[in-house]
Amino acid sequence: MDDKRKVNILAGKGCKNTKSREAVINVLEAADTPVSAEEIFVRIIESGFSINISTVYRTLELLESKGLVAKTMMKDGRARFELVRGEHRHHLICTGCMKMVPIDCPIEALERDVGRKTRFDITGHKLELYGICPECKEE
Amino acid sequence: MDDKRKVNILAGKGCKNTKSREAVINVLEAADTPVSAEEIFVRIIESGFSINISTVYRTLELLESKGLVAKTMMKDGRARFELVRGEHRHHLICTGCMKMVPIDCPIEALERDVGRKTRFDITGHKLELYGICPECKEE
DNA sequence: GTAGATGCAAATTTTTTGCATTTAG
DNA sequence: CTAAATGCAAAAAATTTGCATCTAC
Repeated sequence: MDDKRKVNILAGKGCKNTKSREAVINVLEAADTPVSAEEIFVRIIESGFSINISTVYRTLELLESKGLVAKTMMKDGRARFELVRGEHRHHLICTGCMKMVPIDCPIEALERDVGRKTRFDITGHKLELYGICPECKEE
Repeated sequence: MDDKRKVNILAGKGCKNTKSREAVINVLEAADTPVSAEEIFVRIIESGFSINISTVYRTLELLESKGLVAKTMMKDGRARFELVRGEHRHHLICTGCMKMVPIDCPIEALERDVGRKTRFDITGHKLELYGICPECKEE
């Protein structure tokens, strides 16, 4: 079980294994695109659990600090969160409705090159394409 | 003069040519990496001009809606703005201090491919690498 | 003269924090 | 039992908005 694994990673890092954290991780596991803190909160409440929005934020912050979750800021001013899985993901984002579609990453090679030129230690990258999705096109 | 051109584009779209807008455009012209609304505001004030922060936001919103400015959200929760120039720019961003270094774009070809697969109308993309800059490495 | 732009203050929205209380290990 | 986690309410920070006033055209 993947969520079990995540919880164990937390335990291994001196973090307690609570129902709230399990609930947040479950939502992240079930989501196939990045979700906002509010969305996570609502999905947990809808599943019959009780949780506070600040617990959601604190859990996400913890998971990000442990490298288990990636945070991205969107143009609408809200952050989105996604589990860091084996291979990372990039997204095609509809500028009409913010819907996200996963796409493959084409730019592993570039990192080494840029790192050499700029003397940065490259730790990651983000690639996003923007466009109008078929549904928004019809409107 | 480039800023003159921008102002004229505004005029051509039924927008008035004011000192505030000129000041915002001047700051954007002078910046070689994306800047926050607050930074724009401060630079205008420091240059001896008087302007209100909401005028800065309104001007940026206007410029973005006319396609003259690109807005990007950063992980620190603040948006950054940059003039849309002939060729677009991508950035290498230090996760320590948020410093940005321009890099070339390697992914024009990808857009067509993704567009065909997803039936989105691709309107643009964003590529960012993250890392630790030489200065932050020393600390 | 008039539509559009600005300043100001207040409202919104998202995220963070302090502190008293609860709970996992 | 104790450090860590949570809930709640309040604070912060970025951005937006309503409205009276001002200004470019």
